[in-house]
Amino acid sequence: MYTLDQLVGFVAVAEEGSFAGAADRLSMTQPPLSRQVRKLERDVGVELLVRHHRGARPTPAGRVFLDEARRLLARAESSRLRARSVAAGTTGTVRIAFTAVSALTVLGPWASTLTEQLPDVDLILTEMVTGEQVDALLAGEIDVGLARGPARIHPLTARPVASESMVLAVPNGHPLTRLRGAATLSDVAAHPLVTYAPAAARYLYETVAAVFRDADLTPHYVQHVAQVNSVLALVGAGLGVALVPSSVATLHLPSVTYLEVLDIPDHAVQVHCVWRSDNDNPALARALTFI
Amino acid sequence: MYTLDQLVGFVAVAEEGSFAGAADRLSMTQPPLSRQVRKLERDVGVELLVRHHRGARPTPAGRVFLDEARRLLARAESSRLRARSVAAGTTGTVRIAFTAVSALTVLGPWASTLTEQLPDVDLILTEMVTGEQVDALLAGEIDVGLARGPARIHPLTARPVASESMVLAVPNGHPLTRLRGAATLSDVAAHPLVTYAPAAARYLYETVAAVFRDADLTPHYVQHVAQVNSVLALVGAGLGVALVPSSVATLHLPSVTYLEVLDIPDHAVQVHCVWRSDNDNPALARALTFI
DNA sequence: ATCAGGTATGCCTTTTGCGCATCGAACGAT
DNA sequence: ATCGTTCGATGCGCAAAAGGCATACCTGAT
Repeated sequence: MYTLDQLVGFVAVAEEGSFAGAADRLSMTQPPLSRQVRKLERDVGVELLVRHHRGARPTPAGRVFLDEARRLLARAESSRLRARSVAAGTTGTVRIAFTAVSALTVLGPWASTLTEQLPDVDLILTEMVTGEQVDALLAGEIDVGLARGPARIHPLTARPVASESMVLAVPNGHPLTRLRGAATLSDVAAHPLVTYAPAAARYLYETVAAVFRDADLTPHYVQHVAQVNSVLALVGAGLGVALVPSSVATLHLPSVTYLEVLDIPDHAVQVHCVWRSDNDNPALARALTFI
Repeated sequence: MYTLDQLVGFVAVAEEGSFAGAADRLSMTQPPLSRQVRKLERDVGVELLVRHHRGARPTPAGRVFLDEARRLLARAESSRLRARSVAAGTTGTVRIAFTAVSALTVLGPWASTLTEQLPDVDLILTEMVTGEQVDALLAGEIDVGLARGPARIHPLTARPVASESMVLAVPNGHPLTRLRGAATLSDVAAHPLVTYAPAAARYLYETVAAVFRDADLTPHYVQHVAQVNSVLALVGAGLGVALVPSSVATLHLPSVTYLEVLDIPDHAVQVHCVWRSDNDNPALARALTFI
């Protein structure tokens, strides 16, 4: 197999039109350059240059090979740059999993920051509930998850990235609206409660359950719905009230009013960013600096 | 600049998953392979493999670089084959010039043989009169010409490739048809003669002129036409008779009859293949073996 | 015929690369 | 917890390769 240095030498001779001139350009003397090119010719098995007393000119095969050599050298150089870029994390892929809640809060701003700051990093976004995210992280199928945390399983590291309280969504004209925008959990427990499906929206389901359990209250569940949007629709239709993350209150529906709940914990809904500490994806490390 | 051998080593390690295994595959020992790969990493400026107690696995940058390396090696190999093919004349380009006469006789069979036998050789065909062909050959603009020859200018070599006589084209019912298919030059000189334009069909013009000059006859020229087809059309229209190369007689026009001319030289029309003896295009050398 | 400009060759030195022997690290088995 | 096994890394010596210098050789121009 020939050497890239031999290609450099050959290209220089072909471009300069002489061995002596090319040797000068390459900061070397002419004899080793001659030997270099001859070695290349022996390897390729073809005479690439015709030498005459006044320089050297490429043969037809040499002209074709010159083209190939230039392309090869350019490619060799760009492959180095590309590898460096991947190592620096400015090129590559980050596979991100997110939950319904995180999609509303941290995912959007983060993803738009990433596409702006790391334009050559591809993002693969998949919605998963927390448990699925943990499995996928351990299996190496995703690089990072936005989930309830912190997961305490060994190779996983978690960092809180957002927390918010919950507010009460009620239909317009509901009796609780008379409380002037502030209710308590016992008020909530007195009414039918639309809540989340344990499977598809497990985090919110468990968060709501925990809130009432801690307050020693037993709400009256009337529905289990997967999507936050669906919850609001049912509330608007008058089927009950619902606790939703505060960020959801930014969605204004004509038939739904939001009330503060006084005795709900401030950071009831938390989003953690979870990844494997032994993940060697440099694009992940880079992406984590933007969250 | 790194070495293609280093790439081979790196690819082998990445594929085998271990330095020792790769060294075995490459028929070398493990220490120099380790050093090879490390040198490559130092050159690229990136850690390509993570070594652990049970082999080595590529980093994300290493996976990307592995792809590049494989492509690079494949390209390096194919560039050798390509150069060899060009040198052997089975790949490349042959620029062929031809005259109107040669187009009817040798060009067609030769070109079809070439496209069949040398499918990777591109043919560039250009119609030129003999003088233009000589200029183009000397200027290096074409590789070979099919022309009247032989040219005696120094770097040019010529080889006769076809010769033919001329026949007389007359309109149907012309008085000369009563001669039962055989006329003489003096018969021809007694009738208006459609002949060739000296500029665009110089060879045939001069050939016809020479035929009559040698016979001490002065024909009555009535037209100077560039194309053989046009000559036949004018003959068919009754404007005169014409001498055309025998091969033209294969074109049957409803209103034209061909007569043999008894005292016309057998090899009046000759086609030579002309090229520069110092032309180093291997595809030309190859192509010349098929004419 | 000689000269000039460029390439090939001989010879020496330096550098590079390989192989052998060995060390060190890290898991698995006991 | 310790030992053993299995990797990769390292030190060393030798051989091959590559570079530089001096020079021979070739060929068109003067």
